[in-house]
Order: sequence, then C-alpha cells, then structure tokens
Amino acid sequence: MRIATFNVNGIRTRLPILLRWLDETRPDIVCLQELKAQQEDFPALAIRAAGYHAIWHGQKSFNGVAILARGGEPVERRRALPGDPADAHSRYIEAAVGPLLVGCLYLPNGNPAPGPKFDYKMRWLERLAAHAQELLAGGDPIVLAGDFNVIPSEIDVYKPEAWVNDALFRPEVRAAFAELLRQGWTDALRQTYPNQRIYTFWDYFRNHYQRDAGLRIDHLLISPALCARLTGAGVDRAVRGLEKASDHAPTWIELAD
DNA sequence: ATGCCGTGGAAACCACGA
Repeated sequence: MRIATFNVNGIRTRLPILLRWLDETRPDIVCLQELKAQQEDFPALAIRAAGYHAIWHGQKSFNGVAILARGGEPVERRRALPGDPADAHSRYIEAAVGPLLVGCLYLPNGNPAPGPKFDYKMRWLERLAAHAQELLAGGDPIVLAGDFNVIPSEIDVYKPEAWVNDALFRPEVRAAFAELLRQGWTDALRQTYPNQRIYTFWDYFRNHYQRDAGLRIDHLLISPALCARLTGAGVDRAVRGLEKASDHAPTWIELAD
C-alpha cells in the first residue's frame, strides 16, 4: 500500500492538481497540510467523488490538516497534539486506518529565529517527541507523516551554508528530529535512499524548481513494526512543475501488505 | 542576506509562508 504526504498550500486553489494526482497515483492514504480553509470550506464532496474518505481539521486562512483514505474510513483518534490546550493552530490530526495508525502533522516554520515563533516551534517539537514516544509504547504499526519544516542534514538542502541560522536547519531543530529517530522511528525516504539528494520543496521564486534548489522537509516516519514492510519511497517531483503548483511535492512510501 | 511568489482575507494592503 502507498501512503503519501502533500503540503497543498491552499486546498481550494490546489484542488484540480490534487484530484489529478490522486487519480494518477491512487495512494491508499494521504496526509494533507496547509489547507488554508475553514472546516466548512473543505472540498469533501469532490474528494469523496475521487474515491476518498476524509477527516480534516480546518482553520481560517492558515494551517489545516487532513487524512484521506480509500478502501476504509479514517477513524479519528485526536485533532491536536497533547501538551498545550491553549495552542489553537490546526497542525495535527491522527486516525486509525484499518490496522494502521496515522499521524498527520504540520510543524511550525519557526522563523525568524530566535524569537517567539522559534520558541513555539521548539515547544511543538518537544510535545511531538512526548506524543511520539507514547505512540511507540503501544508497539503498533504507525506512520507520522507531514511537513516537519525540518531539514534533517546537510544533504537535504541545496546550499547548507545559506541555511545554518534558519529555523528549518538550526542545530537544536536538527537535534530534535534526530531525537525522534533515536526513539525508534525511521525516516523512510532516507532509509530507502541513504546517499541521494532528495528534495520535497522548492521556493516559488528565483527559479528554484528549475535550478533544483530545494529542501527535504516533508517526511514519513515509520514505527519499528513497519520497517520490514518498507518496499519503496519517492517524491512526485513533476507535480511541483505543473501550472498553479504548490511549493511542495507529494512524497510517499510503499508498504508490503 | 533577501518573501523576488503565492494564498487568503480584508480592503486596495497586509500576514504568513520557508
């Protein structure tokens, strides 16, 4: 089965591209981020007509996450990361899809760093680590997928020296991501391609896509129970080159049944 | 070093993104 993550940067504007990509690649489970739409403005009918059940957590203008599944309905487990009831951003949604648990996340950008936005990102990373640890304790097959806004290492950015002080690449952010891997999670794209340059995001400007000046910031972390089932992974780069594209490309893994 | 582009919402600009 195929599980994908895609930061759409506005689901209403991106709907034609999303539907075309769903039709062409037929992923079984899809995590979406940056819906940028209120709960009632999610295009549920069009997505249902494409063959997908969906749950989503919208927010006016910003953020917003969704989990799509074909074959079965995603059964919602939670729609916020624990640890801060005052955090009103729609950045996390979690569901059971058959025997699989899926966490879909949109981690804060954190720029400018230092500053309150960076502090919020670091707190969010701490909350994510705590929840991720709880999830692992169950021993279930779990995928944590989404836009992490974390460049894990130098190979994941076209020009590392230009990003050292950026909130996506600062040492404490990379350390927090590495801590997730130490818990037992596997970065499925990097596991599949240990030495390749793989990007999932390219800026809209400066011809970054045409120059392949990208970042790898969209990730699928899999729990130990899934490692032996990982048979492939990839990025649908061509989607980034379409007219009216998101600045992110869909990123996916393949699991043996 | 940089939001140069894109989206959304409010209001003909601004917030936000990475």
